[in-house]
Amino acid sequence: MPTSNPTTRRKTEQRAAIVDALRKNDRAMTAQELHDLLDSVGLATVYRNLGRLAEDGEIDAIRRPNGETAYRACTAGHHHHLICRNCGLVVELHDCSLDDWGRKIADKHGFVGVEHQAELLGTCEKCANRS
Amino acid sequence: MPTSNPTTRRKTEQRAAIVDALRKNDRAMTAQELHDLLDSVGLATVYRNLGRLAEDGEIDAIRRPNGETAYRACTAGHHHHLICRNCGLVVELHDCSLDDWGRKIADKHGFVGVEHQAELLGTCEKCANRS
DNA sequence: GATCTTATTGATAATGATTCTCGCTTTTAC
DNA sequence: GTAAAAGCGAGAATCATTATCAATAAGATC
Ligand SMILES: [Mn+2]
Ligand SMILES: [Mn+2]
Ligand SMILES: [Zn+2]
Ligand SMILES: [Zn+2]
Repeated sequence: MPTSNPTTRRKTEQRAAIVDALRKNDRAMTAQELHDLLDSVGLATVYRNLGRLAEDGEIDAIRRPNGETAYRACTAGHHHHLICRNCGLVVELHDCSLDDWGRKIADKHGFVGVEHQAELLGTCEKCANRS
Repeated sequence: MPTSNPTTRRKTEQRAAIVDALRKNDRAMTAQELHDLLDSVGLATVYRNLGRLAEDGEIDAIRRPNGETAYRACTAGHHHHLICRNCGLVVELHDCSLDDWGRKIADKHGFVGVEHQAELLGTCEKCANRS
């Protein structure tokens, strides 16, 4: 078995820089983008911290259509995303009415432990106005 | 610019074999899985045809949590998927009540051209019964 | 403050899915 | 039949992500 997974998290300026960069941005950012921005932080470190922060629920992972994973410093609690497919702007949607929908369908088909995943893709006002 | 993209599609036994394999399976399959199954069809050919078939709307692409893309011969029309996270069984959900939800939220935030994407992940009856 | 333990870092190699190359084969129109 | 072009496939190339591992630094203990 590999080295046991530490439960304690130390404070490092690298992680602080990553969280800070995410907090200052409305868009979701990939590890590569963050590494370009914070050229003092190694690429592997960016990946590691993004993974852990997402694991700890401190940031959200967003899968882009091309397969890359981007991350965003969202507020707490279950929510969904409305994403501009042009500029990447992300709006958090905290009013989720999909639990009923999922539960009903799950029951009908005999599924248990169902969770839903949903996103809205569109063009934001700013991007639409300069087309 | 690269070679212009052909609009005409020729009939080949490779593509037929791929579609046939998908039609015979309730689960979604990756290119690798299909290549293992149909060892007479080259891997690049599997990828090429899956991409085109999805482009043409003849099959559905399903993104797995780990990032791989799997494909399934679904019936026509807009629908969502209820997927067993253990055995991969896929149930098509053709009763979609999410358009209203999406449109309403889009309007509220000034987004246009919004489309939704949603999936349900759970454990199917069969898998739940033998835990 | 010195010292020790070990989480963390980062340059680099490795992985793995997907895409590209390019010469050969097959489909299909004439 | 012939020929133009789509399709094929073995292998090389991409590219995002992960694994290595020696060096560093955070936090605990004295
Ligand atoms: Mn929800
Ligand atoms: Mn729908
Ligand atoms: Zn925008
Ligand atoms: Zn199942």
